[in-house]
Amino acid sequence: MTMSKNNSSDNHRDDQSHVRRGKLQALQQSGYQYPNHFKPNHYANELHQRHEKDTSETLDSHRHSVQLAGRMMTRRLMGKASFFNCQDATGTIQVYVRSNDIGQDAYDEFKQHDIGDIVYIEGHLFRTKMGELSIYATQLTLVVKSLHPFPDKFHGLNDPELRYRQRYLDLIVNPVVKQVFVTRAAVMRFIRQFFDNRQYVEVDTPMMHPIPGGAVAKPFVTHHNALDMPLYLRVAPELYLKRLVVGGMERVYEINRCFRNEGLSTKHNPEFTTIEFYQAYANYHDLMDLTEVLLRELVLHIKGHMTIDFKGQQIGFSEPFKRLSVDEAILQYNPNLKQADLSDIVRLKAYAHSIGVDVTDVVSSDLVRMELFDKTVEKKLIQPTFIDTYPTIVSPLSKTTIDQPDCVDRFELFIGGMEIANAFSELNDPDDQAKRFQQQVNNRESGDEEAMYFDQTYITALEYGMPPTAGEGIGIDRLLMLLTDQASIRDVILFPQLRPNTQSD
RNA sequence: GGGCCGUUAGCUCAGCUGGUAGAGCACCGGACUUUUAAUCCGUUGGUCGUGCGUUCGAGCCGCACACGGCCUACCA
Repeated sequence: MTMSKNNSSDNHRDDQSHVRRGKLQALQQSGYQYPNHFKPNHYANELHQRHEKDTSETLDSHRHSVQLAGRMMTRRLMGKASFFNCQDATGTIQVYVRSNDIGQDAYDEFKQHDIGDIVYIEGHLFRTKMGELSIYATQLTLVVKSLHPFPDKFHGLNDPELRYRQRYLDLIVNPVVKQVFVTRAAVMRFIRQFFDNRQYVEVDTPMMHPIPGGAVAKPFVTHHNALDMPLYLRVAPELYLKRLVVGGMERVYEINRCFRNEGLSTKHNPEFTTIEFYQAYANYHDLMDLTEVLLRELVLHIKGHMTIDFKGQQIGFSEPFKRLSVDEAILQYNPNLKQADLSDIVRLKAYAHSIGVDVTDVVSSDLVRMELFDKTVEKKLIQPTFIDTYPTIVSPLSKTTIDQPDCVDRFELFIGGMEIANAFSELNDPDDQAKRFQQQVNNRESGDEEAMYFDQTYITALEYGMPPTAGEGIGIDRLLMLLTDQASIRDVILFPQLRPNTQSD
């Protein structure tokens, strides 16, 4: 850390950071050296839980001795005795400090401490007049001086920009934030267990791809100096995971980041976390069933019941998930459309135009239907809903439905108006896959920046023979949004992408 | 990328019709030995996001830019 920031505040005697630095200097002059020998052996929440039922008399007679360390958050100084709240990794516990008990010098020193300082406390438990479990301090030591003023003790930190840029402050003063990320860890752990229990092997495949593939998306490009070649941050692990299936790893999964060089929104961060999993000798119907079991068990495990509240709506997981084809969904949410209209591009386009959906450059009825689906159906699919029977043209890695070459064995799962999962029976006909890649290359040449590249090494792998396989990707961040009722993906990602700001950080 | 909104003290926010900025918390000083948004008394603290313009005069009006939020577009 440089001192530059402090220089500008030297002019102001009472600048809070300056005052705190002055206190630190005084401490250092009397020998303070950022000590690291304190060993707290209790946590705030553990104490609250263990002694929830203990009365004042019980606590006084047992005199439970405790050692605790944490951040001093609110202080109530009353002359020769004080209370403050000490916040550690688990929660907050109140501490009572009396000059009689810790000594006048130590008490004077305590009065110099500031909100945000990290302290070590020894003492014993007691209950206050108001009945609050607290620590009666017999010793109190400053461990780390905090050099910046803290956010308002009551209003906290509201400004989203500050919350994301200084997430550590957000975590300190907004308890729900920490809860979201603890839940995130629990979700990851549960999902791993779920697949481990089903004989899946967790693998790590490259994050840097010589040929970006596995999804229709714009990649980030970087350059490897020693190899002198471009590398692409992966948009999906799909093609590598399927190589592993070819190699005989018949059940694999990977939980990791994907990167897409596209717009940001409440549902999109440039890097996001997915689980992708592949299972040989399974088809997309098997994965629908598996997904339903996974989500039902996950919701139960995380929430303790089968319902979640998301943006004021109740979403239920106990009933079987709805299953609709793309066309059925379009008809259901567009009552003015008839079945016969769906294959008539002129009537489709006229209808799209009439409801303000721009399809002027769209050339096939399949694509118009997907556009209509995206614009009129997706955000209305609040309850868990599987959508299947996707057109082949938008699914270059999916197996076509037998005897129906225009559509593929694929589904997507929508919950809370968001796409949560995408799955299909994998295309394992290498010649068909080569044709689909070629189509993507043609799209790219006619200006589609998101179209896929031709990946001959993947075709070669398929030529060795991939067992019939079904694969699926689930967006972990969006799942977290649902489980923690957060409206923005930035609130389930610790450090969401922001533009750099010269003022803070 | 487009539209709308926001940016005022460390934090949370007021600021009227254009007339040199206020509150609460925090901070600093004082009182106070069971408080808990502690209380009481007295202070301190501002390049009003940045720049240009209009005006006798701009936190307020206009333009440009920066950052953020929401909606939209694309994806998961």
